[in-house]
Amino acid sequence: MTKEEIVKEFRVRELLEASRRVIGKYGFQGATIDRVADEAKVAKGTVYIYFNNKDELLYAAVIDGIRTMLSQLRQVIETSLSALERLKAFVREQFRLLHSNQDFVKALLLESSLITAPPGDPHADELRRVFFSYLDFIATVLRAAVEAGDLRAIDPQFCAFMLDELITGSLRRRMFGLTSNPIEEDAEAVLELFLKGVLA
Amino acid sequence: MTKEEIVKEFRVRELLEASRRVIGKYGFQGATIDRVADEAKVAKGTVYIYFNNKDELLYAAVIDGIRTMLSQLRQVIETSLSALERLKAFVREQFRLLHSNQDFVKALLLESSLITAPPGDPHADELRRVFFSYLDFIATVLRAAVEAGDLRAIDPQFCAFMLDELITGSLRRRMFGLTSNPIEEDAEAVLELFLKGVLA
Amino acid sequence: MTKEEIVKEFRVRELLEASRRVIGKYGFQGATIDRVADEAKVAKGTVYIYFNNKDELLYAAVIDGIRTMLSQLRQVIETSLSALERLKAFVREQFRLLHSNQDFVKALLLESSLITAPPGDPHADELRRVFFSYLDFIATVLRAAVEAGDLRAIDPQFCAFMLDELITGSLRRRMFGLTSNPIEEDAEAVLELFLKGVLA
Amino acid sequence: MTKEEIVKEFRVRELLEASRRVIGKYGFQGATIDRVADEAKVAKGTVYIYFNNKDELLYAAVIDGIRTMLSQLRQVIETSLSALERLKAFVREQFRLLHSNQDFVKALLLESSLITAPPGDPHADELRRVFFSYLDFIATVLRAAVEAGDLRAIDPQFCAFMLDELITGSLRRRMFGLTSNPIEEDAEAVLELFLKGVLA
DNA sequence: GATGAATGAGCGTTCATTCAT
DNA sequence: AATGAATGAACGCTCATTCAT
Repeated sequence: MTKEEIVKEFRVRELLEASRRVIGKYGFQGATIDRVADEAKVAKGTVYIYFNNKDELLYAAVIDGIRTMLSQLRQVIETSLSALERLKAFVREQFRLLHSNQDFVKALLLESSLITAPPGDPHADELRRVFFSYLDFIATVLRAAVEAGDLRAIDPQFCAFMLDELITGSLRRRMFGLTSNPIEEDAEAVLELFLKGVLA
Repeated sequence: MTKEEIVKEFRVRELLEASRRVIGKYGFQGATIDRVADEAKVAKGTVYIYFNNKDELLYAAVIDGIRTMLSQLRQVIETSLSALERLKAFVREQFRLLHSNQDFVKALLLESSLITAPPGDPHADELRRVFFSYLDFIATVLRAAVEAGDLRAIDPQFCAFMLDELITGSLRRRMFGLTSNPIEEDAEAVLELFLKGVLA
Repeated sequence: MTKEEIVKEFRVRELLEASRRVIGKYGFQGATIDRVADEAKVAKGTVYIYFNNKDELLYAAVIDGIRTMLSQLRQVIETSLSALERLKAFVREQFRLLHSNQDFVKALLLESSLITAPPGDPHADELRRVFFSYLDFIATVLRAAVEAGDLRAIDPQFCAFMLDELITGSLRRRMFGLTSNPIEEDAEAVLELFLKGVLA
Repeated sequence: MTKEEIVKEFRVRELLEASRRVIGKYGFQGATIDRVADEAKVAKGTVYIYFNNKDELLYAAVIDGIRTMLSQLRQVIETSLSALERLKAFVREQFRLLHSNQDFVKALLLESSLITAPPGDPHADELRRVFFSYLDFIATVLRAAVEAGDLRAIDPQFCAFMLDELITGSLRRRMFGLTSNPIEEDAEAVLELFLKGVLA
């Protein structure tokens, strides 16, 4: 890797991180090029050397952010536990991760619009791909647990999505001020609901 | 009601509906006064005869949209069924309602940010109130079912929120193109997951 | 005079008075057709039945206001006093008049721009004519005093203008908060300065 | 001073001068950002690089314009003449100065409203401060002349204001087309009136 | 490559004026 | 004649994007 490439990579990472901090502070709406450049301690024009336009920058920042969280997730989970235990570990870890990336995730949860740009838009497509790989990750764990006989014969894809919704949903609930429990309790509550349902 | 009042109400409704169509097409961010005026086939200035500013218009459009759906919900559900049956009816009906309001609901689902505007903002507060009354509606049904012995001793508030997340979540899933089942099947799948969980 | 003419005259006067009240409350800038119509308890469109446009209305209001004050002035002054006494009476009366028409006059003093619209503009021309007739009024008194030997051989036109400036100037001074004396004292101070100058 | 600072100062001056030209042409009311930008041959957005908003720009233009005239005044006057001679020199110089800044001063004379914005507004407060420092300047000369025994025991503050009114007043008179004398004659006429009054 | 001044399209909002009723 | 809803030009301001240095 040439010296220029190293500088370039450094700048890109810097800009992506700055973008996420800005998104965390001001939301997607408030994420202006000016603020990102400021946060990255770079001139406004510099941003356009590394990214073609604002959209590209913000999508990249989001995708990169999710990718990073995802790889952290994998590291924690890919142990030699049973599938059911891995599922529980996933939920608990995901709660912690999302909680620790608070501001940025908060913005993500509030403006999922990013995810639904018209299919065909290359940025949105990549974002979807990342999200789907995350879902696959959950689905795989679920499938293993089904095969191990721990879970009923459910649709792993569907349940993976629903599990994610329960997790992010309980974070949204927290944001609305509807609870102030320690997150660990939320994690357990989500797990219990997901595993046992509500029937008597 | 005088003739002027009728015209006024007509225009207001027209503008609210136009707003919802625009929100459906372009999202909240893309909802400009120009577009709403165009959609309502009215001059830009006319909007300001009926609404003090953009915020008021858009919030009114959203709140009115939600209120309408909510009252339709209540009409369908408030029968003499058992609590558990009412719960099932609610889920099925909610799926149908949300599905039929497609574009607008789609935008709503994607930008929960509306709901998290700084508490104190009167519009956001009213929006929250409407949303909470919807949650209460679900929680009440759940509580009744618990008291009837049909459900375990769960936290009705928490489970109401989670049930809503499962419903809206499975619509989001549909938006991602992750399924093309008839919605009725989604409704049943959500119900089953919510009621029985995934454990074997 | 037909009945319609009476109504018309009534409406016109009403609108002129309302305009002056609005100008007094909000200044020229803040004098909108909406506010005038409100103040006159008339619909906005009605204003355009009696006046071709905003400019015409406001000019008419100002001119009429000045004319009224002027005729009040004349009534008080046109007595059988000596020229010098009439001059003093004029200054004292003018102070009282302007002070009692406070808000409207205040606005006039602050935005004399009205008076300097491009010569040729018929409204501005009429306004100037009224103003000049006021100056003539003063100049005539001055000329009489000169002829009576009470004043030096001054230029009556010039001194009339200057006397008016001293009077309105000391009201401006009051508006800046530079004095809070009773106006009567200001009147005497202006008179003394105008009559005797400042030389030892 | 770096090169950028020079350019910046240049632009700022350019914009202030353009503002004054626009004010001169169209009055304060007619001074729009568009016109100033046009006059300065700059895009609308550029104005906002150097000034936070319209108010700031226009106030700065006015205050700067007055300050410049004031410092020119001081330079000319602060000689070793007697107080009375300084007073005369001031009047003559002020006439010349105001006359040479024609259009802008014209606008100023016509819209004293600027000076009466609600106390508390920082811009208006500064403008008032500049104006008051101008009045103080005159008052000081007057006081010295009183102490030197050249003038009667007058109120210097009051007479300073009145003298200013006589000067600006005679320029207003000129604007009305009431005279076409050389300004020098006006200066002498004002001086004579102010010093000796009109009494025989 | 890096800068940041400059641009100008676009936004929300106001308000004089028109016109169908 | 009287109304007031409707219009649309114009304004102040923001911000993504460009480009000369």
